[in-house]
Amino acid sequence: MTSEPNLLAVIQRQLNELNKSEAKVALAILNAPEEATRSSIASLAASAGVSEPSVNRFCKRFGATGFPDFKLQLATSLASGVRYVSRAVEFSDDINTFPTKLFDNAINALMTAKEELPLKAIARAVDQIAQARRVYFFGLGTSAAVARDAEHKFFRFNVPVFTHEDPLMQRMLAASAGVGDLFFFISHTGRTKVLVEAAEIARQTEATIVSLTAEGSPLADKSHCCINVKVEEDTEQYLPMTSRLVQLVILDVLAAGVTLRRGEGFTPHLARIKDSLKDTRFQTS
Amino acid sequence: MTSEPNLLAVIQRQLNELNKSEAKVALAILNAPEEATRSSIASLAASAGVSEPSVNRFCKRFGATGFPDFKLQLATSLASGVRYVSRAVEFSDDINTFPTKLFDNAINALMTAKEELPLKAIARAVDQIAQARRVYFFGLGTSAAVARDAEHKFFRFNVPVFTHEDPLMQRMLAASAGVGDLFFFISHTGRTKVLVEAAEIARQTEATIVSLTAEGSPLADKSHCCINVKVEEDTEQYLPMTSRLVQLVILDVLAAGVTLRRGEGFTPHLARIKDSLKDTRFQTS
DNA sequence: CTCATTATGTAGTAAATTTACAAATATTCA
DNA sequence: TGAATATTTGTAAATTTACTACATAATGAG
Repeated sequence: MTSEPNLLAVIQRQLNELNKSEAKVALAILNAPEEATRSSIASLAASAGVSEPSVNRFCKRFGATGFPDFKLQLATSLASGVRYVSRAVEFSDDINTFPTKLFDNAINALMTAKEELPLKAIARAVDQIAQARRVYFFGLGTSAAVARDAEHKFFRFNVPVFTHEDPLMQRMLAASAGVGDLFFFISHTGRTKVLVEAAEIARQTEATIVSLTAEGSPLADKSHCCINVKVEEDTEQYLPMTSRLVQLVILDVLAAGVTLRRGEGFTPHLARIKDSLKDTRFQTS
Repeated sequence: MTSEPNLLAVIQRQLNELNKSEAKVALAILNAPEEATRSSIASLAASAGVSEPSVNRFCKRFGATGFPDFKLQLATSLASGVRYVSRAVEFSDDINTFPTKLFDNAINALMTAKEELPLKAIARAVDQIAQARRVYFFGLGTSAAVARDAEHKFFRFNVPVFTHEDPLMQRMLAASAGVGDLFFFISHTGRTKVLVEAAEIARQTEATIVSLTAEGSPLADKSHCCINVKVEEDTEQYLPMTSRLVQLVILDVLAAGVTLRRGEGFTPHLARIKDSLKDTRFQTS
């Protein structure tokens, strides 16, 4: 059953080709679609001013097996039609509205990213990380926090992992790199000069350069492998950067990829790391 | 009727609190949600191995007026994009499946959190942050990265902001606190000993203590204001912590709240901060 | 105007859902 | 432990809902 992307539009379009009573049904539904999904065939027939079988015939005409099936398709269509949209926070907002907006924006960013995941690049990055002898995560500003998060995740793979927020350290480490070193650059814009310069320096060595950044940016150009994160329009000035959430999840994906690559025999190692924290916590009462 | 954004997640979460037969129904639905939306109460009852009224009671327990209404909500929920509940990554997964799973888990976590936002606590925390003379963000491990992110966000409010990952620094700073100081503790479990101890030390001063952590945890107990983040079941061992994403967005919410509190006259200040970065970037070609 | 065709409604039937109640199971407290 | 009580679950009947077959009404062509 391939349900229509937008059933209401289809109904609207065929309006003139319908019989009198079918048209009445159509109008009743178009007027109050949500209500239609909740009503019985009898009440819909009443509100359209026709008989019940007319409603039933109407449903079959639009590809449904019957009235319940039609309602289902309608509900599905309505739900998927109401897409999340970036909604800016305004000064007229209050505690009941702006938290929801921010969550919606975050969810929206992840949903969008999920649909356009650059799987090839991800697979390649997993390969390269799995083979690396040493991994550096470099970011600045907000991306430094993302890099820190990555460090907390990737050290589990028995590969030395480093993070530095200091651009000078980043430059010097880049300059002294060699075969087996992997530099993972994280940047929202991909245009931050000092970071791009560090990438350039690293590029002149034998090291591998992977970046998580905007497509076509200077940083992307310097990389052996670039995982593109779509940059949202910067229209709303004071919205928090949802891109960093996407970056975090993509790093989760990379870590999961490396774990799978290591194979099932690797799980005891992970379990040991987890267990090592037990004594640092108060036990559940 | 406010239909659930993600009904499956709600069902999943309440699994342990259900009766035997209700749990059977829940599992049947979680196993084949799409099918459930198309089947009659009789066939669903049969495939769950329970009686029809049990299915009906199950539906009512989840806020539906009856079985048809439940199916409708389920269909709506499925259509809205995120189809699956906490799905563990397995060693049989490949590049086409596990990235989607991880994104779904992340989206799911945010949607769930959005539904149960502790607005009162958030409003209070905004008040307290807005009034603070100095703010410390303390976290350890993954939460240290979250604290770092918070630092990058809150310094904009003209209030000195500090982060420290070092437990000893955290203790000493806590001990030397006074009126106007605000300690913001971030912890997934709320049970990490050294962090709870730091909170306890801070509590003995005149400082305000806000925490972003699990409800009822030792850390929550030490706080003047606790923003609860539901802790997901730790069933799947090697799933990444989605709670940190929720924490980040909640910190975004707090920052937005403080911005709104500062009022419209504050925007030039924010704009100046933003502009200050311009020269650090390569211009768009 | 009549016949053929299509459209619509009526009434009966089958199916699905819900309710009321009784049996079975679990829980509490002596 | 065992009786008393509460909770859970299923049975069966009632009710609601949807569908089918058929009859009537409307429309259009010749």
